[in-house]
Amino acid sequence: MGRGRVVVRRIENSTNRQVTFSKRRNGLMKKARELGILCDAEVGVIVFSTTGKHYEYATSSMKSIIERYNNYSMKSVDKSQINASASQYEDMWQKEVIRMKQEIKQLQHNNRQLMGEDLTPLSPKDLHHLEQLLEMSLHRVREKKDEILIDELEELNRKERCLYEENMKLRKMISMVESSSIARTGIDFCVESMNCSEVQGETSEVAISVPNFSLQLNQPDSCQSYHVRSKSRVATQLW
Amino acid sequence: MGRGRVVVRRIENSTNRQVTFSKRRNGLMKKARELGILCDAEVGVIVFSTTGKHYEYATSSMKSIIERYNNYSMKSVDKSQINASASQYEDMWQKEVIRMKQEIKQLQHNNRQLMGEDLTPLSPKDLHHLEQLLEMSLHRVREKKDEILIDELEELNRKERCLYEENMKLRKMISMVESSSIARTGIDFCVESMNCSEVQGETSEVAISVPNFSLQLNQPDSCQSYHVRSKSRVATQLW
DNA sequence: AACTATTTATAAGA
DNA sequence: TTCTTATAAATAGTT
Repeated sequence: MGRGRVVVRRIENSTNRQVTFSKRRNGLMKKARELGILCDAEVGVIVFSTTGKHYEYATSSMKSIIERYNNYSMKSVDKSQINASASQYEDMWQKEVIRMKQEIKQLQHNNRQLMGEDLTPLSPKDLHHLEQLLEMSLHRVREKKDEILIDELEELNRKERCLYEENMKLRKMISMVESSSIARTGIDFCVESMNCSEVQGETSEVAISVPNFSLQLNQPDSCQSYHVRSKSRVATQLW
Repeated sequence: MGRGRVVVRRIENSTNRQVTFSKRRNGLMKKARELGILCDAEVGVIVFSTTGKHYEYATSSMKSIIERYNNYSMKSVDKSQINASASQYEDMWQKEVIRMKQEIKQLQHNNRQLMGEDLTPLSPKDLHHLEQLLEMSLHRVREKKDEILIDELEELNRKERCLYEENMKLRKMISMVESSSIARTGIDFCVESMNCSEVQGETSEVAISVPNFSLQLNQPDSCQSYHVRSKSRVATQLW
């Protein structure tokens, strides 16, 4: 990968080595991450540079990976020794581990079948049962999703109504201000005082939501239901 | 790197996942080795597959890398306690049990969500993903069921033809026997010899399967929508 | 840090 | 599992 064939041998030029280290280290970490995600594996990578810096990647946490590693390497080496030197407690733990392993295996098997894998050993009757289970499950999931979406929709509708009402209030005020400003002076004072007195109550939500509302106004459909007059431009400009 | 763009997401197809795991694991190990040699670095890689197998690569030894790592990460606090409290092995078993408990918890949680339970903490996006997963799963289950039923149907059809042909033969023979028995003697001998030579082979299975066949025929839907694939399956497994 | 010409890795298919 | 092949990805050398 690159402009020349790579001979796998220590790079003598220090700068090149440094650069290559940086590039390839990133590459390695990326690969490790992908392996973990794509294949649902637990991966840990530790790298020490010549200069002593250390880098790491772990799907879960390096601590847990090292612990798991220690357990496995211990088991593969010491199986004979265990029988020789096992204490009562050790034996208990061991049995528990064996039991849990089976439980995990069973759960994984269930999981896989729920995901439509490893179906070969199943009879048509089993498959029918699984099918019904999945249909029920799918139904529940869809129901939940709809429920959430509908709730959100209602919430948005509510907000929209709020905003609309507020908008109307604001327009009224503005038209009042405009009409009075022709005859008199002191516009600035009037506007400020109104903002403070009547609107303040709902301002916190409004301040965030209004831009969305004005966006809505720009959409042709939404204009019909709102009585938008030429003066509305004045209102949006204010924001 | 391959014939399609890679989306970094868990590969759902179990076989593909397995194959990719094997390939990419090798790739990762190779990269780790090259990084170690080219850049004179110390590299350690640990990988656990979903099935629990573990793989490793280390430039020096995993033990020394882990030790060095522990020094750097300063998490070696526990090390003294291990020897103090329990025996080393006991402690390892215990830790494994704790880890497995978490794994079981996780698997149970997955299982429940696959069965449409405990959906409350999920976002609409999560729910959508789960929905798609279940749809895929359901599709696979149905496909499998259909496949089995079709195979079964074909098998039974075959048997029916066999039986029918056999039946015809037998009738012929009987009529021959009857017509000749009027003129001569020796009927018993003829009938018995025929049973042994041509029919015996399939008799045992036939007796069981025929009733099922008539049952299947009573189901109206089962024939129409299937694209019949001819994979022979052992009929006795199913019933 | 970018840029590419190449090599390398690998997904899909057999 | 292993081989092949088309193609994506990584990266060596360069700017």
